[in-house]
Amino acid sequence: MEGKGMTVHEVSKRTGVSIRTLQYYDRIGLLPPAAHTEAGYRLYDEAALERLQQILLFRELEFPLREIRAIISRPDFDREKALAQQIELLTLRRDRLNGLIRLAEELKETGGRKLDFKAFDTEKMDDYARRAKAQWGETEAYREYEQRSRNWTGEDTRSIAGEIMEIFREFGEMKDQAPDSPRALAQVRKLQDYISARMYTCTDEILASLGEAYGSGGEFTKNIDAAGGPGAGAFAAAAIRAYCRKD
Amino acid sequence: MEGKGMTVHEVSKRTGVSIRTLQYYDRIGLLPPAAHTEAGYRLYDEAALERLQQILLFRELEFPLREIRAIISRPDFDREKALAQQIELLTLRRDRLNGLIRLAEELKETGGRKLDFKAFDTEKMDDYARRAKAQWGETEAYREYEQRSRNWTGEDTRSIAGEIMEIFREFGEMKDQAPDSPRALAQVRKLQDYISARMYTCTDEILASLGEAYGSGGEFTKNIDAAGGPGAGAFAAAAIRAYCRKD
DNA sequence: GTTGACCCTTACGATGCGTCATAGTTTACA
DNA sequence: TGTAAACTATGACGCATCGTAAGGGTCAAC
Repeated sequence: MEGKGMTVHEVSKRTGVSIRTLQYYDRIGLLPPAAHTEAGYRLYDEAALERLQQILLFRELEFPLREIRAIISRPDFDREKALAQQIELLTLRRDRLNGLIRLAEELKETGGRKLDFKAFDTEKMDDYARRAKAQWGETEAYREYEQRSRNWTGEDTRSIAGEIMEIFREFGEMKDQAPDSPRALAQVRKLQDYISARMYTCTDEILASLGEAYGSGGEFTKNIDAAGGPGAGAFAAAAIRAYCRKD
Repeated sequence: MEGKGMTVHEVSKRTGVSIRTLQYYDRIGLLPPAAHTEAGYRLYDEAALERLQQILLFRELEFPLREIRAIISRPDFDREKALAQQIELLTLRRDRLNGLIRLAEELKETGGRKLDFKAFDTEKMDDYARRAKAQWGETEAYREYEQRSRNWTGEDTRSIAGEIMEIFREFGEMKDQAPDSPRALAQVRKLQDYISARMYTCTDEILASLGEAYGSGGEFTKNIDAAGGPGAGAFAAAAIRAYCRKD
């Protein structure tokens, strides 16, 4: 049953997230299912569960869902950095709770005549959260992306993801040619144009750093290889390097 | 400035609660100000701040505001019991956060290949919260009260509180007479009828236990004495005892 | 082929405020 | 004494995040 993907019901049982929530997360493009049956049933795979886990961590910290979507969908999402920040934020929260517990205990003992509102304060948390968000959104391109993606539906994100995967599939098809062959360079330009058209203005500089990520052997490489076959990520990276060097 | 009551702005600065929130809490009858200026400005006193503190503790635990209102407005609200439960709930929350922190750390170290949704689970918390709420709402009269008060506005609660205080004021006026004098007994009946009409069906049994609370020297006594003069609470308690014994 | 357990979409509702808009009030100071 | 600045009020609208119900397909089993 896991080989073919889990239905909403199964995901709900495994994760505790309600079916309605899964449907909603699909609609807003936060967690699109891996596939659909012919009848339109949503089917989720393990990767979706990982993504859901990430989402839940952000949600725990009361990030708006749209921001979560923007953060974890960005082309250079750094999971480890995000986790480090989440740990920090969760810890601040725990400490604040400890303060509240202490306050409640004092109130209980003294009969409640004490007034203290500092314990409720969320300044430190908010501060850190603001700084963290600032880090994620520090580039101009990303702010542009956030703006543009504000009103996207699940359909939008899904179609964009599909188009990009298609581009990578095409990279895979030409991976026996030279990375600086005209066809490969044209394909790089196609990628750049598509990103600029649908996501954010993709300068050569940004393109170069995307290329880095694609060839680094991490998740990006994995995903691209899944679409274009083994080596597609490395090939795309090489083509992008060539494109940025000479064109 | 505290002698005459604080404005929304001052309360907001002292507590961190926004002005808009204070206005809203007034509108829904959760935190009515102690007084108003002629121009209609809200004026809060220290007692209101204590109530606000209580409210914030409940809110921290994500109790719906209407429930908070129902709980802390009920005629036999036990602050100490509430605090004990809040401590317990806050502790459960803290422990859950610790679990999430541990999960995030593992994810960070292992590269995120682990799937664990038990850490997000809120079952224990919800369980305890449900039991706690059950305790607060365990009597038939209270459930009725909750039902009836669902759609009250701030105006409703304020007018009811005012009417009841008026009744206690009248108790205070007759406190040099015997507690079983016809006037006093009639006044008790007036109280019982008013509560039955506007809050919940006030049986003799409930009335008797309310009388206990009024004469116990606690907050109720204090509040009643504030309306009817020193000794008004004790007098009302005695009258209620007389009424329940013979009528 | 019917039952029962699933699934879909659409639409409406509720909570807890933020955010104007519009207008009256109070305070400080020139 | 006037007036600007800072405060207050109410009311309307908006918003995120789902719950809930309505109305209706899908699928496995018996």
